[in-house]
Amino acid sequence: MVDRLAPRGGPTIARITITDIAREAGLSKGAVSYALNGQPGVSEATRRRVREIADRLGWHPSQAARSLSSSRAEAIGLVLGRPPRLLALEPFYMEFISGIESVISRCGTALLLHVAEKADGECETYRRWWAQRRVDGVIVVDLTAGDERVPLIRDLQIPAVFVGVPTSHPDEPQRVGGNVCVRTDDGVAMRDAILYLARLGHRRIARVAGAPRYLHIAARDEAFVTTAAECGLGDVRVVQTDYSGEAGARATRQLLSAPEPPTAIVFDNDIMAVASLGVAAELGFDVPGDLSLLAWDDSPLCEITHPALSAMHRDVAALGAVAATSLLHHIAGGSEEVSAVAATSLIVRGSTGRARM
Amino acid sequence: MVDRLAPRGGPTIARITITDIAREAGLSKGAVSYALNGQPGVSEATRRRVREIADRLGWHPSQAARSLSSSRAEAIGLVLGRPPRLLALEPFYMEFISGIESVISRCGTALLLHVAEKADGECETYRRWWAQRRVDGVIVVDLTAGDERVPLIRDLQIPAVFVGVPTSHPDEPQRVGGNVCVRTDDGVAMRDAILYLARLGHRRIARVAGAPRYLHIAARDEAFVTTAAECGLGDVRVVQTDYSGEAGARATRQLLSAPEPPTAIVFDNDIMAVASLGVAAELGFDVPGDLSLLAWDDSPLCEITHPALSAMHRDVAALGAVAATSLLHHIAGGSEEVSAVAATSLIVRGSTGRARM
DNA sequence: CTGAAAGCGCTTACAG
DNA sequence: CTGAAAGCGCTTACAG
Repeated sequence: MVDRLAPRGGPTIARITITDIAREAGLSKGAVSYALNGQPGVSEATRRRVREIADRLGWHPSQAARSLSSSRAEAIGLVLGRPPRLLALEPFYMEFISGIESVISRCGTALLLHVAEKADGECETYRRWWAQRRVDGVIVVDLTAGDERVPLIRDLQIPAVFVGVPTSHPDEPQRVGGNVCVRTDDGVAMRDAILYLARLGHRRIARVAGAPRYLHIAARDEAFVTTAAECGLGDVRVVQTDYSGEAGARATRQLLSAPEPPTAIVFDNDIMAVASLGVAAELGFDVPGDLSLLAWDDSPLCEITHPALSAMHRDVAALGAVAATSLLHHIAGGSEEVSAVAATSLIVRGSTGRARM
Repeated sequence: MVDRLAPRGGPTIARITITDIAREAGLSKGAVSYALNGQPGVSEATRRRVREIADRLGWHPSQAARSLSSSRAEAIGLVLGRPPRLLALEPFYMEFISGIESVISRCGTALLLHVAEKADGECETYRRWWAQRRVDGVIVVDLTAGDERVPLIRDLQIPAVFVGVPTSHPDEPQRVGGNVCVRTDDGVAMRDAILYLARLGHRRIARVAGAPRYLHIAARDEAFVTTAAECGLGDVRVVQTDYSGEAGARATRQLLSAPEPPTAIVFDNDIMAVASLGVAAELGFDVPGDLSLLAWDDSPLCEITHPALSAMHRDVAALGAVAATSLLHHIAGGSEEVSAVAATSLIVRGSTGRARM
């Protein structure tokens, strides 16, 4: 075995290659490759022997060589185009990633993660990753109306899975360029939330929302208005925020200071709902006596406040797992299809109750 | 240009290679490579012409080919070996990642992320990544006493940066196999915290802690005890937890139910401190009148509670950036060195005050 | 300053 | 069932 020089001058362990295995087994490299990859053309006995030699020598395929000849990176990409502070605060992203991981790590596929600082950095990353064939496909989250990533990915023909296309947009599958979608049920869930509050007697329900340019937020907005109308609720207010606790507190203060304050508020994350608890107390509103609060995307944080926060809950890790499974399937040439919806359910805790008559 | 067949049967855009550029420019592939990589051996005029043709053709190097010949993956790896739920809840990890990203994305290096479900999965991942040359180096966090990753990485000779080796362990640099360390000042910071509370007149200070097997937690534990003794504080209690809000609440309840409850509690994360607020209120302790609470690793969550939580703050993104810079330097063959400490500072908010006499 | 060639470590038709 | 060979798209000594 030749001892090559390490880049930094010291001796290093020479890489074991299929050439070493072939020599040891008295076979050609081709035969070894077939044996190792479970391809036909090798006897079972030979295959076993090769496997055993490979294990003994501690062989692992060079990803670069494998990728170069097979045109497969065996990696998928995820770009997160939100401010780092938001990413850190929302449990969603890490939970989603762990769901992806649980699927892809099983089959030796790696995850490339990029946190895009600038908005256009995201498209640039897709472009570069694909041009360099660093990834075999991508998972796209936080879709917006007229999302520029959609035509880019279509034109580049990157296998992709779009996550969070709400079911209330029946024309979405076309809009995402024939690629796979993992839909979410934001509209349906919002309807459930409003019906629940209406049943408790609430007539003035407000919503402290995220940016409506995101499709899933728009779906919630729409369902909020529609369902409120359906229930005959007149006073429907939506306050837009940047998801920060501060913005949530400000929105709550504004809503509760109005002449006819709402008796229930639905938030688009957990932090804002927590912040609103403090504001409510400060302004003398008893929760849930005077005011019901409902958080969205339940998290352990919702369990530790006083009162604990009722919240809309979904299995985000499962959502990530479904997205990864769909993408792997898509990359492998599976037919394009829309995956099942991840169901959101209402968890009732102490922050919601009957409206005071 | 030959139109190759796509894996799934449809026509695809043929990849632009340096062969195309060479043909277009009337040069050899070698000359093109030199021109594109800024190597000497090509005239400035030629270099410019080649660059221009490459841009016009939309050429990007194949990462696989480049890696195969240069033995550089142009990627670094990060394995997170904590339960997904914890990873999602602690802003630390995503902030740390965004700090890494801010450095590596600048030079075209990618980040491979793995969320290890099982403990030994972490070592297996390092082993595989390195054997496949998927990464040029790794960043290691959450070091423990007798960490099995340390000898593994030393034996495999993986370039690595170990983050969070506390400065109170002066023998650590040796223990991490001559690799680069980014140290943290957990011991010093704990000392600052205790001195601050002691100056406010607190004599019974308790600590609601994470697992002491982590070096940074052990450093806090040690400094906690040492500084308390130095200040002549007798009653020093430490309750271990799993970082969950529930555990924090339980620990607080236990501490406050004792015959002589502490007048100040220091927590190892923000969630537990938030949970303790509720418990304190429930048990009739006024914060900060009867009880001072101090969170560790400040986060926006600490700002929105009532009262807002005083907390130990550090720039986690900067920590990630330093780690990434050190690793890139290390990979490039820079001399091994211990990087600067990331300083932790005390942010005083409403949850800490003078001890009631 | 430039060209022709070998090599990185695999995969994959193509002959035997 | 197996071997010899070409090829993936780069980089890098080595000649000219």
